[in-house]
Formats: sequence, structure tokens, C-alpha cells
Amino acid sequence: MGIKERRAREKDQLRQQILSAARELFVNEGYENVSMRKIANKIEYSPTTIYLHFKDKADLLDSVCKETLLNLLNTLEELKRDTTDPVETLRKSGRAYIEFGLKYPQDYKLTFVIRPQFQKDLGLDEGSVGEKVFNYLREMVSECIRQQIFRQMDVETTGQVLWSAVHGVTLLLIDFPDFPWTEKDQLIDTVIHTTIAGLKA
Amino acid sequence: MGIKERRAREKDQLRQQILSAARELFVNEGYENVSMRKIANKIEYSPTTIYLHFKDKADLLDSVCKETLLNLLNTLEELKRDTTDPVETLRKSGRAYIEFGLKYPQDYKLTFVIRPQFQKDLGLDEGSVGEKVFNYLREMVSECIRQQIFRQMDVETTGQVLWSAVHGVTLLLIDFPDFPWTEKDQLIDTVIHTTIAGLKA
DNA sequence: GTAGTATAATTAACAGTGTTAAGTTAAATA
DNA sequence: TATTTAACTTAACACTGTTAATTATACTAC
Repeated sequence: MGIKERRAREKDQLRQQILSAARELFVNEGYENVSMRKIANKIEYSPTTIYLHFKDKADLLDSVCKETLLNLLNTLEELKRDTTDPVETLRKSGRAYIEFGLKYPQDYKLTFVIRPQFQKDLGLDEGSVGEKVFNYLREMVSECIRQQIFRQMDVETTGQVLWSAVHGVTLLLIDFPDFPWTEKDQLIDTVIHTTIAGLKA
Repeated sequence: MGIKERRAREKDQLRQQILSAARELFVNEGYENVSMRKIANKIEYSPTTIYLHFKDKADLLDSVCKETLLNLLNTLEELKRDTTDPVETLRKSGRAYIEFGLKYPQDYKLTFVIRPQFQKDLGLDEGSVGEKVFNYLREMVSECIRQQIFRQMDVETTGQVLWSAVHGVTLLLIDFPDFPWTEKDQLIDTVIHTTIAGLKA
């Protein structure tokens, strides 16, 4: 009775096909400029087929963003294995976060700017990938505070300050590419260095 | 021969009428959800009339954003008159910037996130309002460095770090209103305090 | 192997979008 | 009063997300 399984597999395959077509188009042309018909064309199905797999366009965006967050989480967790010094880990994580944003600027904006505009619920609910990413940050921060490297401040606030800094510089670099920025790597390093310095005891 | 003048005045009045109708709708319903026809309805003109005053919808957005920047600039410059200590001015300016963003969240996003997506040119060209805002920041920063309160670092980089921090926290607070943030005022203060502390000599 | 059934995929349509070209109305000039 | 000029509108195009109704396909039971 492997028929049902094969069918489910095929269905999942098509779902994945839609998802990656959507991601590619969203990333290259921007969410607003991608129509359901364009996605359908790309995968050589009729537009309505997409609706058999996703509730609507926002749901499609949602799924794309979930994947993005999962990628980010993987990137960060891989990095964590190699280092032991919590400040060094934090520094590297900050860099990795920003570089992730710059490597996939559209994905980043989709996830952290566009999506919230359409889906108020966020995706930081319990058990979600978003929550895991933030937990990752929480752990690093609380270690820095525990070891008294950082000021004895609320873990939450400290984490939020760090997130603000990296989120800010990432978006500025993405959104204003023509602005006369300081050399990119130097700016990123300075942002991270400054914020960490400001948090130190 | 005041006829031409009256006509020009009337034309400008209508332009302004369109502009404020657009702003109101953009702010309340979001740029994407506002159609030219909606704006036209609001001012009781046909949709095409708008095109006699603005090149297209993006141009309309552009003009709305220019006004927003002007408001921000006024807010900041007013504040500057009352203080002399450069660090205090910086601190207050940071607060004012963030609060401006939170008071007019849609305007802020329109200007600093949505607009760049449609208009790559930014609006930081010479003589523009955007440039003036950034010059404002530059001046404060260079004063802090000159007085050796801040580390002897590149003025540009220092300014960009500050901008990143305030931009970051502003957008996070706007985009994720349901996130369990630290009490808002405390978070803002901590972001500003931390960044400035990190920049100090 | 064929009839019936469930599921996958499609076509056609609706109400809406930004934008343009052509046409109309109203006002100022001669 | 006729003519020019500016303001404004109507009608249309090619597109959008999404739904209901319909067709095609693959599987089940006889």
C-alpha cells in the first residue's frame, strides 16, 4: 500500500517546488512584484494549483520566511560549536547574523520587515524557529553576564540592545547601498565592537 | 495680472490636498493597500487628476517621505537649541529620533524602508533634506570627538554606528509590537546609553 | 477490463490595481 | 463672441489575488 505514501511524497515535492520558485522570484524581483501567475508559470502549473498547497500569497511568504529563519539558525549554531569564549562567540554571531542578512538581503527583509507588515503574529511563538534564534542569543548573553564580563543587567534588555544594533546596520546597508558608508567590514566590526564595549562591566 | 498667480496657488492647493490625503491613507492603511482610486475618491477628483501633479504612485510616496524627513529635521533642530553639552544633545537627539519613528511608525517605515525599495536613489543627495538630517548627526558627533569625549575615531563611522542603533531599535519596536520587549522607555534609554558608552574614550 | 470515485489540476470569472491616450469641459485671452 | 489653453474626466489596457465550477487523471472495487 505504498501508493498513498508516494502520493504524499509527490504532493510534498510539488509544495517544495512552489516554495523554491517563490523564494527565487521573491528574492530576485521583490515580494510585491511577484504574482501568483509568475510563480505558476515558473513551475509550469496553473496559478490555482498553488492554492491547493498554500492558503494565499502571505502564507507562501510565511513559509519562505520560516525556511530563512531555519537557515539563519543553522548558520549560527554551526558557528557556536567552534568557540568557547562567550564574548568571542557573541562577536562572531553578530558578524554571522549581519553577513547572513547581506548575503540574502531580500530574504532578510522578507522575514524581518515585509512579513511583519502582513502577518502581525510574528513567529516568535513557543517552539517556533524564531523563538529558537532568540533563545540562542539569550544563552550567549546570559553567559556573558554570568561570567561578569557584561554589566549586571537584565538578560532580555541586553539581548534586545544587541539585536537592535545588528538589525539596524544590516537594514541600513541593505536599504541604502548608495550611501557613502565606511568600508563595510570595518563598519560591521565597529558596530559590534562598540555595542559590546558599551555592555561591558 | 493676478490670474496666473491665483491659478498657480490653486494648483498648489490641490497638490497639497492630494499629498495629505495620500499621507493619511498611507499611514492608516499602508502604502500597498492604498490605490490611486482611493486617494482620488477621498479628494473627490478622478484618479487621473493625480497624475497631473505626480509622476506616479512612487513619486507620491516620495513627496510624502520628503515631508516626513522635514518634520524629523525640525524636531531635531528645535531640540538642539536648548542644550549645549554635546553628549546630552546626542542622547536627546537619539531619543527624539526613535520617538519620532514610534509616533509616526508608518511614515518612518515609508521613508526608511519602503521608499528605498522603490526608489534606489535614496534622497541623501546634495542639498536634500535627508542630507541635512545626516549633517545634523555629523556635527554632533564631530563635536563629541573634538572634545575628546568620544574615542578618536572616524566621524563618519561613529555617526553610522549611532544611526544603526537608533534605526534598529526603532524598526524592531515598530515591526514586532507583540514581542516581549523590555519596558519601552527603558529599552530606548539602554540602547542609547550603551552605544554612547561604547563610543566613549 | 470496466464502472465508479476521489483527488489533482484547470478554465473562466470577479473585482480590483497602476497607468495611458483620447476626449470633454471650463476658463482666460484676443 | 471665437479661439486658445489649461484642467479634468472617461474609457481602456494589461495586470493583480482569489474563488467557484469544471475537467482530467489516477486509483479502487467489482
